[in-house]
Amino acid sequence: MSTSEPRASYHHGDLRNALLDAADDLLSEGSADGVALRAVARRAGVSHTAAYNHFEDRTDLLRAVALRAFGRLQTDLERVAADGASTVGDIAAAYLRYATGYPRQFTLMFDRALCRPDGEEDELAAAGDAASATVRGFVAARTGLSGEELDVAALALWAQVHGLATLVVETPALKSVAPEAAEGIARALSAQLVFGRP
Amino acid sequence: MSTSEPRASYHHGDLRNALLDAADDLLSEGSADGVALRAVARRAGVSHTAAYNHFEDRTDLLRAVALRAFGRLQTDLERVAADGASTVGDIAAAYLRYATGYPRQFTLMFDRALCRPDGEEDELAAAGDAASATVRGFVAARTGLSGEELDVAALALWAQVHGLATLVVETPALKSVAPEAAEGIARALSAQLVFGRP
DNA sequence: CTCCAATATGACCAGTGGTTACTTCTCTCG
DNA sequence: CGAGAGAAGTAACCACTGGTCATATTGGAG
Repeated sequence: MSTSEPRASYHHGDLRNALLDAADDLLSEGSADGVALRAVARRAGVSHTAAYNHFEDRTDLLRAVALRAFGRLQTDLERVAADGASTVGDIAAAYLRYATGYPRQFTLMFDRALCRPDGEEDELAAAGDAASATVRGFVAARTGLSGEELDVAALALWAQVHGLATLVVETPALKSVAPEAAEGIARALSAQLVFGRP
Repeated sequence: MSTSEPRASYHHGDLRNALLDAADDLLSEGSADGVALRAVARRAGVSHTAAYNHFEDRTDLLRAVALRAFGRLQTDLERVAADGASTVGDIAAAYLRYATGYPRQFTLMFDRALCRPDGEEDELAAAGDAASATVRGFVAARTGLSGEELDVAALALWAQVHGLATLVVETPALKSVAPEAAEGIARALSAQLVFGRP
């Protein structure tokens, strides 16, 4: 995925994507704060100032990486939702699979520091809303709930699955569970949810 | 909480705690990566190298801050657990209250980067286990479950509450909910849990 | 009272995010 | 076709960070 041949011409051609790829690779390889803007540029075979032609900021770069990652999660979730036979356990498992498959990207996606300040329109927030809406639609289709009952049920599911994912990804106690096991746990946990008011 | 009088003597007396206080303050004031070791030392009125007499590392310092924060959460949870009349909703609300009250400390507590590498004994992991055990004991006492059923039920609750907390603290979509509202949501969500196999 | 170990210091290093002034190229338009 | 404007690159510089080293200060044990 990373292109490292020394390019022939002065101009790169598609530096923006090359930088995103490089950042993604570095993220997969090492720690999140190892993704230095300069290291990314170096890996793309370019001086670090070149990056500023495509991103405002290091934060802006990371935000773009997170956005891409959100897109991948979104398509995963939508694939599950599109299958009419899929269950709540299935979507929970898909979420977990993504988180354990791309742990650093997952944490990056929910890094508060990447949000745009103040009330500016935030692509990351929009991506989060889209994912949330997918889960919500899924719950609506399977349970027939609507209105506030649906809100509570969908948030209950999302929170549980997201919580399990972050615990598995971040916490030593749960970090050792194998990815497949994590999916199984996700199914078991979501089975503990009852949708609709008790 | 932060002591800033220029000290009279060469030796500080209780620099370790002063550094922890300073770091905690900086954490409360600004972004997490603004907690530079040098900035902490500066605030404590000491040269940055002095900090290395009390902490191995910047990571070690942050780990100690996180450990302290874990201790506070633990006492909060235990207070709730000690009250025999408290419900699952109560402990969920307490967890949420802590997370919204000390958001940056909360994220720091679950920062993977702070874990000791490899299989070294990790105080942070132990603190996490202690919190988890408290929740587990709480669920056992209220539901009478045990064994694997208890494991699943306790993890279901913890994951849900933890997930809601991280979403509220990190996600733009939910960041705007007022802390009190968040506690209410926590109660509503935990009411969607049924303990024991369906 | 003396000496030692703990504690604090300043000088230094490599690496980072970011800005500025400058160069190189591509591509549009007369 | 062949300027020349503007996009896309570069190198030099800044303030800052984490970290190490040799050195200075000091409280307290003997």
